[in-house]
Amino acid sequence: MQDHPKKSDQNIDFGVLDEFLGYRLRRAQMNFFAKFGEVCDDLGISPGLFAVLAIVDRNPGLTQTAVAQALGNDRSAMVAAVDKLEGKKLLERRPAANDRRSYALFMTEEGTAFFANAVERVSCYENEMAKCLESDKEKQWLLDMLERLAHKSL
Amino acid sequence: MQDHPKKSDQNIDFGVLDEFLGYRLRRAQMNFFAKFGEVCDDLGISPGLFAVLAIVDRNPGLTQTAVAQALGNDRSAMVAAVDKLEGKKLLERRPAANDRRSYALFMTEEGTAFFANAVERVSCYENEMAKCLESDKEKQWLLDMLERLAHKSL
DNA sequence: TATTGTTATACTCTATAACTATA
DNA sequence: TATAGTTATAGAGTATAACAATA
Repeated sequence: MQDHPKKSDQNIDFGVLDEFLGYRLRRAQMNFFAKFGEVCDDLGISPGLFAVLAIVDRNPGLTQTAVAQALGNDRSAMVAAVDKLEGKKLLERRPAANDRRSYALFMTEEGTAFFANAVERVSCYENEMAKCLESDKEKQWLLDMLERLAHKSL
Repeated sequence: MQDHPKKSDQNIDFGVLDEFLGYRLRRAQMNFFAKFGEVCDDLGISPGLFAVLAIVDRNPGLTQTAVAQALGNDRSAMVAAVDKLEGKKLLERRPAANDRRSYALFMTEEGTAFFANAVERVSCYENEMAKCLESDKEKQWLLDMLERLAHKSL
C-alpha cells in the first residue's frame, strides 16, 4: 500500500468550513469541554452542573425554573441536574416562602467550598487556554464578541 | 405574589461564567446551531452532516475513517452519518481501489447541487450573524483565534 | 387559566468494545 | 499484528407533552 501518497490529516481541504464561525465555534468549544473533563474528572461534575452551581452560588434562593431560564435550557432538564447536585450535598431545595409550588435553591457549606475549589481548577485551565490571546484586552474583546454572537437573532 | 421584586432574567449574576471562554463559547455555539436548524430545517441535515458533505465535496475519494479524523469524531459515528447521506442520494460509497476493507466517498451530482444550495443558505445566515463584527478583518481575527483555541493543549 | 416541579419519553450526539474481513 | 467498516450498546444532553399541586 501507499504507492500513491494518500491525503492525510495535514492536507485536507476544509472548504467553506474554514470560513464558517459556526464550525470554528464548535471545534473550539469541544476542546474546552474536553479540557474541562480532564481537569474536573474526579470532581464528578460536567460543565452543565458547574454552570448551575455558579448561578446558585451568586443568586441564592432562585427557583429551578429561573436557573433554567438563565442558562437557556428547559426546566425539565433541571430536575436531574438538581437531583445530582443535591445527592452530592452541594446544594439543597428549600420550600419557597411565597409559593408552595416551587423550591428555592441554596448552596450548602460543603457546596460552597466544593465550588470554590472547582472554580480554581477551571480558572487555571482557562488561563492556560487564554495564552492563545495576546493580551487581557484581547480576551475581553473576545468575550464581548461571543456574548453578542450568543444573542444575535436573524 | 410579587410584593417583593423577584430576581428576573435581567439582573441575574453570572459570576465567573461571565469571564470563562468555555461558557461563552458554548452559548455562542448553541445559538449558531439553533439558527442552522431554522435555516436548514426542510433540508433534513444537521451541522454534523453538513460538515461531512463539506469534506467529501472538497476531498473526493476519502475513506470514512479519514473524514472522521478530519472532523475530530469517532469512525463508528460515521456509519450512521454516511448511511443517511447515501440514503438521501447525496453521496455514495465506492469500493476503494487499493484496499478492499475500505470505501471511498464521492458526492453524487444531486449531492453537489444540494450542497451548493445548502452552502448558500448557511453563508447567508453566517453573514447575518457576522454583522456583530466590525469588519471583515475582525472576523478573520476571530476565526484565527477560534482555530488556535480549538487546538490548544494544556 | 397559568405556572412549578415532575415524569415519561424520545431523539441526537458521542464514545467504547467487540466482531469480520482484509492488510 | 494492525486497520476499515460495522454493530451493539450505553451515556450525556436536550426537548416535548402531560400530570398534580398550586397560583
